[in-house]
Amino acid sequence: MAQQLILAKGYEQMSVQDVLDELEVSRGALYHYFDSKAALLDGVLQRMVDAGMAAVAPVVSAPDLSACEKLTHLFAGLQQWKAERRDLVLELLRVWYSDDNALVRDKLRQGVPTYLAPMLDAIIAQGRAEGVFAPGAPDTGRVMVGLLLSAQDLAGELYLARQAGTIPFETVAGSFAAYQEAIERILGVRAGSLPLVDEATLRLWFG
Amino acid sequence: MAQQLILAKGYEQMSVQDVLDELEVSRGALYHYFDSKAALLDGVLQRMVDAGMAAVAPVVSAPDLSACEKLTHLFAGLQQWKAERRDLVLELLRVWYSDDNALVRDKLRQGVPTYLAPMLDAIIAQGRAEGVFAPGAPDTGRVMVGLLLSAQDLAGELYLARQAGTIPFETVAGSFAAYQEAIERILGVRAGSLPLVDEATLRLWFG
DNA sequence: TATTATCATACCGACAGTCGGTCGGTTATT
DNA sequence: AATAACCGACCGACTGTCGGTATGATAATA
Repeated sequence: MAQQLILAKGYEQMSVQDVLDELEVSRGALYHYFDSKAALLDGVLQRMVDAGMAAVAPVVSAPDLSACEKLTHLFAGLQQWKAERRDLVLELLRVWYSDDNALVRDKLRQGVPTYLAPMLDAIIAQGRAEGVFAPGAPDTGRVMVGLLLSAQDLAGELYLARQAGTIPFETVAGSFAAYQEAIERILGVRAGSLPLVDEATLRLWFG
Repeated sequence: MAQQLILAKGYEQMSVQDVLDELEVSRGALYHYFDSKAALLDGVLQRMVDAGMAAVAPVVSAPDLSACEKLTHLFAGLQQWKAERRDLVLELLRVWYSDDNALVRDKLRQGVPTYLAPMLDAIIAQGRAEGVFAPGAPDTGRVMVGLLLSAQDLAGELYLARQAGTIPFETVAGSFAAYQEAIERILGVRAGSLPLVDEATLRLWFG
């Protein structure tokens, strides 16, 4: 699929001709189905978002999990997914954060909250009903998505800095601790009760 | 300057020829000073960041302001700046959030934390020393920048949705309230003590 | 039913037009 | 004289277009 190409070369560097060669279709055929290169990107991103949503949905709607457990599962699930594909993720890292991929990142940054915020809102509402989370604004889900995306950005930055040897492991741990602390305080739970990243995962990437 | 052109047309839509025509310089002259179109963008963004930094710095280092006052001034200052340039901001809004400007947004999103996070860290440290903010991780500044950028994204979205008439004023107010609540909880201050946007400003843009 | 005409859809690839960037040459400055 | 500043014709690469063809379904006709 074109998905692989975008991930392999970065959106801007990927020419339409590359796609044609890879898929072995003619120029006319592709432009028959997609109005433009950008429309092709939209299609690919829609697939990505749908896949992510499908992966996350079961955890959110699990009837026998507490809100705390759901959040922990969510965080752990994301990290497990990446850990299992470590080589792929590392290869992607370089192109994903390149200038040639800014539009892709940007579109995801706008698309992710649309489906993730309502899910988090549901979990937060459940936690408040359980009396575990402190009461508060109903739109806290969006705030948390913002925090998670911000943490994700930082993770990429820190990984590169750590590889370059410009920062010690402790700096990385401290940065993630700040995010964890923020999330816990926003939800009003005890410090340390919502582990964002476990020590092992941290060591895996930043050790 | 090229700054106006980027803001007027969006980075991708702005051709190098446009810049040449506007500045009345030759192609050779421009490429004598800038390695590429992207380097030109970097130069413009550096100017932007420097200007923002210079505007914010005095508030942060003011010796006779409490941490709370500094944060309030910061928030209010940003909003005042935009309110005074309302027409300009509105004109910019359309092109700023266009796909042709994704790289610009992205680069700023990466550049802003670099200088803003340390400033916020300083304010937060001061607040903790004053005993007003709760103790916590030393890297909280970065977390707050993430929240503020996220809020900024949301503001743009909400403005467009409000113009389209798809959401009522109360939804907007609720969204911002969630961000304010989050910031207050992260810093450990009383609810309502760190107003993010005042009612008048909210009415100005979303009324 | 058998045959032809008509039309829409899927698809092809040469081509146009635009863009970012280069390079040999010219002018100004020290 | 030597270096920096500057010029603009030109290059290769790119996206999107457009006239045309193949195919199959449907309708009209004998």
